[in-house]
Formats: sequence, C-alpha cells, structure tokens
Amino acid sequence: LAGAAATPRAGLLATAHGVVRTPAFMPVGTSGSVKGLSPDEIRAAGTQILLANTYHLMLRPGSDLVRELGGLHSFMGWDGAILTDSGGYQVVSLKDRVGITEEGVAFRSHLDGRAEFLSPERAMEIQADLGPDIAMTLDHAVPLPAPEEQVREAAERTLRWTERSLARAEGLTTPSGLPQLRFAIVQGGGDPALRAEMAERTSRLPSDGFALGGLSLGEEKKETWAAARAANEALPVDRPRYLMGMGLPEDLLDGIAQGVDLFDCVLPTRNARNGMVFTSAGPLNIRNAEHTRSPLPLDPRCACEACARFTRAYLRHLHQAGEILAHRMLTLHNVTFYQTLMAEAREAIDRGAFDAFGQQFRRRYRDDPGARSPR
RNA sequence: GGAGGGGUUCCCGAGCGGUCAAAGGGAGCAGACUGUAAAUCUGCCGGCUUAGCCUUCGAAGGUUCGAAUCCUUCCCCCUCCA
Repeated sequence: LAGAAATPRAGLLATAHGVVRTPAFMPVGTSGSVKGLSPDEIRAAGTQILLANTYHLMLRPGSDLVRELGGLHSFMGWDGAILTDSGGYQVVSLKDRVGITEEGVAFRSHLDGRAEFLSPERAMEIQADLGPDIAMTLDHAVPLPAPEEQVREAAERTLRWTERSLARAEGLTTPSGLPQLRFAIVQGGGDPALRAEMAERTSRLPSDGFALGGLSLGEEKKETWAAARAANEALPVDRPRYLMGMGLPEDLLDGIAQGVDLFDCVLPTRNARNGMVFTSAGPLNIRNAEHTRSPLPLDPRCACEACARFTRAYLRHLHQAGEILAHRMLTLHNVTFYQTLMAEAREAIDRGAFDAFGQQFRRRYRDDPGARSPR
C-alpha cells in the first residue's frame, strides 16, 4: 500500500485465503451466508472477501461447532477471504438487550433470551474458533447524536478493549492453523478532533489494520466524512483501513477518496430483498408499477445473470409474487453492481483517474433518465 | 315443496339503531432501510372545492330525529329435510 494519508489508493491485502485487491467491498453474510447466494454466486458477483458475525455465529451454531467442522471457510464452503465483525455493532443494533460494563457486553440472546457475555478476550477466542482471515477487536459504538462525554467514554473504552483484544489474540490458533489478521477499531463519534486522537493512539497498537467504527449511526453525512477524514489522516499509511458498515455507492466513492481500503454494508443484500435495486442510472424500486411492462434489464451496463437473462417486468412479477428467485436475483445484481463499482474504482486509481471516474459515475447515477423505464 | 342460514367498500371478513366511510387480514400503491433480531417495517388505500361535504353495506320501499344495523316485498346464494 502506498500514497499519502487520506487520498485514493489501490493496493493488495494478503490474507490466508488469497490476495484481496483494494479498495474492496465485503458483502455481509452475518450468519455464515450472504442471504440467498451460493459461494459460486458470491464469487461470480466479483467478491473477494465477505463479512460474517461473531455474535450471531456464537449463538448459533456456536463457535466450538464451527471449529470442530474445520472453521468458517470449510463450514460454509467459501474459499475466499473472510472477515468477522466482533459483535460490537450489536451493542447498537440490539441495544435494548445489552448491558455494558468495563468487563464486556452482556447480551440477552435475541434467539432465546439466554444470557450471553462477550468480553474483548472472548470475542477473540470465538473468532479464533471461527477462523476468519481477519478478526475485529471488540469495540463500543454509540448511536448518534450522543452527549460528548458519552462518545468520549465509549471511545476510551474501545481503546482499552482493543488492547485487551490484541493481547488475548496472541497465541490463539485457527482451526486450519492458517494465520489470522487482527484489525483494531477506532471510535470517536462525529468529532474530528476526538477521532484523530483515537486514531493516533490506536495506531500505536500492534494491529494489522484499522477500522473506523460507529459512523453512519445517525449523524449528518458532512459529520461522517469530517470525522472519517480526521481519522484517516492520523492512521498509518502502510496498513489497511476499513470503514465499517458503509454504505451507499456514493459513500464508497467518498470513502475511497480519502484512502479507505475496505468496506462492508448490508444495503446491497438487505435492500435487494426489499425490492431496491442499485443501477448505474440510480436506485430503483422493482415493486413500482412503472416496471410492470418493462422489457428492460435492471441495468444494461451490468453483466450479472439477472441482467443478462431477465426483464424488469419479470423480476417485478417475481417480487410481487413472493418468489425466492426475486430475492436471489436482486441480491446477485446488487452485489455485482457494488463489486463492479469497486473494480472500476481500482482500475481508475491505477490509471490515476479516480476523480474523473467518480464524477462520471455520479453524473450517470444521478441524472440518467434511463433509470426509469418508459411509461 | 318444507326448515334454516346468508348477501358489507377490489377480495376475504367483522359490525347488527347514533361514537361507521364502516374493525382485521389480503391484494394494490408509495416510502424507509448503511459493521443484518429484516424475504422487514411505515404510510395510503370510495369521491371531492377535505376542520367540511357527497356517494356507499344485494334491490326497492318503509319505520325513526337518526339505518349497514329494525320492518315489508323482491332478486340471488348456501345447508338440511321431502
């Protein structure tokens, strides 16, 4: 990896399951599955690395079972790279079932109400059992807006938890025996100064990469990027940066512009199941009546199976009829769209033409009337 | 032929004198979704010149200050008996 602190960069991230060309997007496969897609389809969409979740897999089927069956890669039949989130996000998404102490996070399982406990140490132990290529340290994210004091406290606690996580990870082994990278998470809310400070302090720790967590959690977009930029400028240039949980296609471009190497987001997969399709001419909702008789593909610029084979009219029909194929095809398309965007961005960076690429993408994404089928 | 039950807004289905343009589903229409408790959730869903007015609960007539609700006749459906 090369380049100045917070400018677009393309690189290679070596993992135990292949070299990931960055910037890269990780589709989310929380429970060990990118909902609706087989590993071959995930790969065909252009995916190099995907994300799974510690909390969910810990509850079901249990990390010991995954270890017994050779680790997450062999368990789910995916031989590409995997990153697992530590469960820190569930502190936010499951906030009503969570209690936080300095020791860790107490959960009431969303599955059966059972008490579960995730400490920084346990998060790393579970991730060692799961055996992803990259494990995330446990962090404490805060929904925004939040009082300054609370944001500071969570950020400081995250740093302490990061130290504990990294310390515990020493000596742990994966089921396959292959090495595991550890990424530390920087918190700090929407405050650029706090973000910069936390990034600087975190970067002194022996971490293989760094992540920006707790963004797009209710703050204004301007705030998101100001905070992210401050952190990115303070992070070491020679290690990968991961912007957690974002985002929209525009967000990916904005993140890449300030030197982010890794992204993940549920939008392309979850929204696909809810009928939303990302296209080069902007987003569309396949449920909308305007597509009822449309003979067009979702996106004429896309090479995925859904676009090669099916009309909007058919896909709309499938979605209205509640057919699984609609969810599968829209998911395949959205993931392909995201991965194509990332591949084009990498190529543009290599050419030294990222800005122009971004502008061209945005122009088409916002303004192309081809996004709408004729009435 | 006899006995009984029923026809409600696109569909199913509550309501059984005023608080009913009429519960609840479904369908339809639109919106939301950013480290997934999500194939989920929210809103609209008779019309209009929309703090109100108009048309609507099989049809027509009647009772009543007031009817989807009560009465009469008619039309249509279903069940049982002959």
